[in-house]
Amino acid sequence: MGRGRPRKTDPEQALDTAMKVFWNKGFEGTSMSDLVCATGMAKPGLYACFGDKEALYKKSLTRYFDNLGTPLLDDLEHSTDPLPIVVRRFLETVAHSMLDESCPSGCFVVNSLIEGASQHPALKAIGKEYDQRRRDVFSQRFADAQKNGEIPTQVNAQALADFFAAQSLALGVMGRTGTNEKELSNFIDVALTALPANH
Amino acid sequence: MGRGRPRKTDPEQALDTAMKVFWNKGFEGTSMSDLVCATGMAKPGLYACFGDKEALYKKSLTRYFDNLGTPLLDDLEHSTDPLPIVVRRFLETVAHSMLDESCPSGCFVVNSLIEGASQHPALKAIGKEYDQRRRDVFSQRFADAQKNGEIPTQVNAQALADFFAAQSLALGVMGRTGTNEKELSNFIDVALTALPANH
DNA sequence: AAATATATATACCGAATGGTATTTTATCAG
DNA sequence: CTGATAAAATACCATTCGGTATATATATTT
Repeated sequence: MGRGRPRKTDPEQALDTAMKVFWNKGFEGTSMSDLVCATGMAKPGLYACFGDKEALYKKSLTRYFDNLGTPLLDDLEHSTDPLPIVVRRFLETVAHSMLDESCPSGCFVVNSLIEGASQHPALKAIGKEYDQRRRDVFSQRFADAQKNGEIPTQVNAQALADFFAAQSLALGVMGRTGTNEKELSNFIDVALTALPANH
Repeated sequence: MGRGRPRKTDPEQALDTAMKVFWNKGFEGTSMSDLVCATGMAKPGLYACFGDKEALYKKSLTRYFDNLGTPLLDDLEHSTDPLPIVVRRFLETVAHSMLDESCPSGCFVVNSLIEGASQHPALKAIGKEYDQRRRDVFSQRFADAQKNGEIPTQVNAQALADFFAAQSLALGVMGRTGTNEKELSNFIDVALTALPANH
């Protein structure tokens, strides 16, 4: 086993905790003291494990996306379900995560895009990377759908993909302000009427 | 005229400037020193004119909404144009304000909702008030439209109104991340396909 | 010109910030 | 038991924060 004094807190668990704090309170709104209290790790321990505050924020956002974003995008990319089914599942999963009782703080990526836009180019950059990844998967899936005849050839598949990708931005803001489940559900129902069926 | 030493800076102009700084950098991201530099007013002058930082932020957000939000909602409420025309105009005006070169910082209300959600209940409250006002006007306009036969009786007018009101949230996030004019335009085109015509 | 009123400029305050150096404690290897 | 190692705990640092007290400058009023 290790040679020195044993860890009081598992770093992976500390990162999960830090993620929720940053997610909820933002970068500027979170102090290192907040993180010390929440994680149980002492301040020098945090710096030794994760680097400075910005590095810890980046790792938190990456953890968030690995947990929630990547599985969502994998399903969107690889599921053989019909397009309306898979798009609905995507939006409903996003909406469901907005109601997560353990951290009802909207979408961490959206929060990062908003807060990092002006002052923290590094944070904006990583947020935009994840935002772009989502958009790319939507674009690819909708282009395939048009080739497969799931949507009519005369519609602009790229615009349609961008539209549905952007709906998760609206859901993110709504989730942050406490919109309830029924309203989120209605929102998704209306959004899906913009998806043209091929018949 | 006034009795003492004349003002170096017009408070109204200072408020306009402070609004743009808060809009761009957020509440936590803006220091009083930033505001001193931007407005040209000395720090005690800012406190004498506007109160503390939170009061100045509130006045800035109010100024923003009076300038941009209120005229938009007035048009939505009172215009006799057909519903698709007036909804399109609403969204296009929002999109246009996202491209404003003087302050391309998204929507100040959306930014406030995101940032204020966790730490600053007072800021969240005023943001939600404006958000609610927008939703109320949409609801009323769509309810009227359904009575007037502009939209079919069998659709859920309330859900439709909430959906279009929420599209400005998505536009706000897109505007903050630098989405270009063509993408915003395509987004609006797709969104409007969710508005059922009555024929 | 003297007194008054109002705004500016400067200096300052305690508290909190991000970050680090130092000391103490707990484990394992010999 | 002893010495080495690694983490924890504490104290500390310079800077910046929001906010204010004090002093100075510029105008009007009498």
